Amino acid sequence: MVASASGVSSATVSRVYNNPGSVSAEKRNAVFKAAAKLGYIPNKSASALRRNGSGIITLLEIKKEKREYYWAELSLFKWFYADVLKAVKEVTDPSMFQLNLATAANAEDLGKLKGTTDGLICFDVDRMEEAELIADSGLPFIIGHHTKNYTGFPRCSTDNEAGGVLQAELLKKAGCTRPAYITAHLDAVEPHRDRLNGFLSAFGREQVTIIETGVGRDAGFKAAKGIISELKSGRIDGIAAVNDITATGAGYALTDAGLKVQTDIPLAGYDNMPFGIALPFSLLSIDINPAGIYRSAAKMLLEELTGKASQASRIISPFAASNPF
Amino acid sequence: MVASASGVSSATVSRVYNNPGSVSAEKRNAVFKAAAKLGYIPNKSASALRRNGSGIITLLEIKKEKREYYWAELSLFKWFYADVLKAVKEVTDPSMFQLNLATAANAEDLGKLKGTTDGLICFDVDRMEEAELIADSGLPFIIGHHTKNYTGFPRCSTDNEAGGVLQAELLKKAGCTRPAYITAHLDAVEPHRDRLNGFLSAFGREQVTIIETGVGRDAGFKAAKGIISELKSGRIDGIAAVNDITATGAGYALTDAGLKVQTDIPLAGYDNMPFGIALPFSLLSIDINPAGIYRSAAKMLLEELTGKASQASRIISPFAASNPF
DNA sequence: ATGAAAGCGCTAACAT
DNA sequence: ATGTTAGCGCTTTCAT
Repeated sequence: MVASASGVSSATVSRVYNNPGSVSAEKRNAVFKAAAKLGYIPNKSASALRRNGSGIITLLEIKKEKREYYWAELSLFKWFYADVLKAVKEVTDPSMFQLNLATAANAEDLGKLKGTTDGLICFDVDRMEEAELIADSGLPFIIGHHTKNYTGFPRCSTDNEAGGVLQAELLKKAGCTRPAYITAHLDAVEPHRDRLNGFLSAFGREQVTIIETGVGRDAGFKAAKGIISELKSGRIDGIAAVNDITATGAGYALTDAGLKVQTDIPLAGYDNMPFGIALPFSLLSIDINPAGIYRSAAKMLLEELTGKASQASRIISPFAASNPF
Repeated sequence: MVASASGVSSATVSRVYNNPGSVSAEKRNAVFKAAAKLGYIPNKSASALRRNGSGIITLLEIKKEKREYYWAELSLFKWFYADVLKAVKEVTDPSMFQLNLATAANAEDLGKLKGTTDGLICFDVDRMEEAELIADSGLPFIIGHHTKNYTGFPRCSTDNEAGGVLQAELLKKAGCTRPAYITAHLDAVEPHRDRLNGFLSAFGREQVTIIETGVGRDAGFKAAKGIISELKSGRIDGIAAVNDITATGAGYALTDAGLKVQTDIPLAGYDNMPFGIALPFSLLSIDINPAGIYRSAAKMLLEELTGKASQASRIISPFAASNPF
């Protein structure tokens, strides 16, 4: 209908939507005008069918086998995922691709996706084996977001080291010069190492008291409890933690000891979790910008699928949380 | 390929997947066997194209215009949405329909969905005008979840009144007989009314001190502050709030006054929000079972779209939160 | 730069 | 209960 209304062939209409440059401006405009008049929206199913692909891009959640520490076991994880989802949709909606969501834990799960999807945006890849598993699927893919060091894979990564620096700056701005840093699982969890390294580079290793006991509220509580006297003497004058929940525990320990969070002792977490509304104190934090990361990832995948040149990797900077809790 | 491998026609293969009952068990099994062997997965695009529909079901988030109180403005809302999404996907994945996500605030937004989707699962409908707007779109739909009283619309609802009763029972079990109930916006927000009514019916209206000042942490704090002397005297011996965040504020007020939450004064919220991990006390709560609600809604819509008989409405019971915070 | 035409995998109407 | 067949809307070769 659009073709006849604009006096061109259906092939030209198709070209207008898929490769506008190959059609003369004159005909292109005629097509757009007719399309607008008729309320024409290209049919994604037909497109996919003819392209002989599924017409579907999958946002793949990589399910982790039981491991020592994994944040997605927190129900709060869902909040993060929802942000990512929205960002990816922003990119896929105007494209010829429909967005699918899936979870996979192993090669078998990935195999099932084979005929069903044209490409993968892989959420929360943080082990080399996962990256390899995905690559082995044979499907086009982009991995995110703790993937900065996975050279050789198309990826979109957060810069945890930069985040550690930002965290340090947050404390410095509050007047801190000799902070404690609470973390854990440094061997197993690369992002934890990166964050710490960034933090140390900004403060100078000698200024920082590293407390490597555990993550979570209770661990944070204990860690801070253990340095109350140093905090009171001023030997330590601020606390950073590898994530918000650990920082929260530290906050309770401070409160318990009669120290006012932020006022007496600046306290910074990481992740910019949304439970601030329920907390009895505010928290400084770092936002890894999940939406930015996966928006980029989606764009990269789309470029690859449509044959446009695309960069192999991209690093997205985190930012200091602008909404104090 | 499946057709020839199993010695039937392609039409029969199609029937096996869309209307298994109309095919003899013998041929049906032959088809399944061949399909498994060949790793056959029906092509949703082709199906949709031929069906002359989009092959897409949309989970529609109803965006509210600025209003006095709306919980989805909380970032915690995303946690809830992620649960719903997962439940709906469980139902749509094995179907011939692909799941889409969209947001709409008005008739224009809905109009844009017209050619793009075959049916709507409408998330978080809580005004009659919204229900009417959706019905006017002409698309098949199911509305959820504060929709119990919207007779005349296909819907899947939570029972807020039953939730109020459950909340009361939670307090009773903790020994409470004369609770305070903190709420607000009773005129504008029907679910708030329903919850209160359920609560009152379980306790008896005379036993309950209703505090209608506001919702949110600060409002909860103030409300509880105002009854500290009654709590200490035993005139009031428990607190319920219309939601968890308000309850949290009340919890801080109790703590502030030297009263131990749950131990001295049982405290119940509503919604089973996931920030318990960060709180310095536990909270009783009611879970409206969002996954259950929208799983049902998706099934109902699918039944309608595929011409199977379907019930017009369904009420899903909430449950007392099994994971104390 | 543009058109003609084939065909992607499926479903539904029709025939048996 | 099952097969035959047309055609959904689009993309892509192949011509021109």
